[in-house]
Amino acid sequence: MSGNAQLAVALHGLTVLTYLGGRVSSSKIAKSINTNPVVVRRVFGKLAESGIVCSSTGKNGGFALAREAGEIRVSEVFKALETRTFTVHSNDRNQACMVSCGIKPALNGLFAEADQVLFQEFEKTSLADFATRVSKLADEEHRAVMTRD
Amino acid sequence: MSGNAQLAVALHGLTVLTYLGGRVSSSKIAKSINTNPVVVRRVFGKLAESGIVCSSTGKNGGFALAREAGEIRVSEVFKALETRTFTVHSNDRNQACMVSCGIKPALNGLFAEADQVLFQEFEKTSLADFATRVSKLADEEHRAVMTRD
DNA sequence: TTTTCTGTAACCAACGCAGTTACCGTTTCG
DNA sequence: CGAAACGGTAACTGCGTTGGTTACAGAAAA
Repeated sequence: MSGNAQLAVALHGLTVLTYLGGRVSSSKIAKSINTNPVVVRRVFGKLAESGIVCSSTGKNGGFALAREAGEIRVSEVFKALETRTFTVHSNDRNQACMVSCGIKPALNGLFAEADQVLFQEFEKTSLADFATRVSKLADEEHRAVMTRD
Repeated sequence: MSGNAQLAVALHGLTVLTYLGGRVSSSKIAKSINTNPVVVRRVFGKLAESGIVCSSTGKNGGFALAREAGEIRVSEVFKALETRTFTVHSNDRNQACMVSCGIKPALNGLFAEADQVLFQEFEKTSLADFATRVSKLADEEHRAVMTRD
C-alpha cells in the first residue's frame, strides 16, 4: 500500500463494467477487487462527477458506463482522479538565495509539462483497448497456472 | 506536503551546485532549501550512488557535480530517486473473476509505458537548461516584488 | 412497505516522509 | 597530534494521506 492506488482501482472497476455491461453494484465491483464497497464508491463518485460513469440509487441501482468503452480514454480517468504525480516542496524560500527564489516556478513548469506528456500517453488507450489487454493477460495467466507442476 | 518531494529537493540542490560550482556542504544546500542537512544528505546519497554527484567527507568536504551540468539530464535524477509514480493495488485476486486475474499485468504494462514516456520527457532537459530557467524565473519573481505596491 | 442500492460521515490503523538529534568515521588544517 | 568541519547513518517524532470499516440517511424498485 504505497502511493496512490486509486487509478488502479478505477481501471479495475471500469474493466468490470466493460465486461458485464449495464448496472453493477459497488458491492459486486468490490468483490472483484477484493476490497470494501465504500472504497469503490469513493473512487466511482469522482468518475461520476466527471461524466465517465452514471450512478443510480435504490434497488437494482449501481454504476454503468456513461458512454461506450471505446469512447472513454484512460486519460479521462487519470484526470478525473486528480492524482498528484509530482510535488513541489512547500518550504519557505530563502530570500538571500537566487535559486531559492526561482526554483518553484521552474519546478511547476517542469512538472506541468510532464503531466501533459502523461496525459497524452494515456489518451492513446481507450477502456475497450485496456479491457482487451486484460482478457489476453488473464488467459496467459490461466495457462501459466495450468502448466505449473 | 503531499506526495514525494524528493525530486524537487534534488533538483533544487543540484541547481545550487550548478551555480556555486565545486564542493558545497549539505548544510549550505539545506539553507537554500530551508530544510535540515540530513534531508539533503539522504537525497544526495542516492544521487551519489548513481554517479550524479561526488561526496567527500572531512573538513572542506561536501558535494560536487560528478560531471558538467550540461551532461546531466533530469531523467537521470528521476531514475536515481526511484520515485514510484503509479501503484498497482496489492489486493489478492478473486480467482472467480477473469478481470481480477488479468488486471495486474495489464496495469503493470500500462504504468511501465507511462514511466517510459516520463523518462523520455525528462531526458530533454539538462541540469544546465534547468538552472537557466531558474535564474530567469528568479529575475521575474524579483521584478514582481519590486513593482508590488 | 420492505429491500437494495448510493452517498457520506466518522473513525481507526498502517504507512511514508520530513524533520530532528545524536554519534561515528574521515579529512583537513593549524 | 588534536581540533574543527565534514558525510553516513540510525533512531525517534509528528504529520498527512490512504485504505478499510461501520453506520446511517435518502432514494428507488419490487
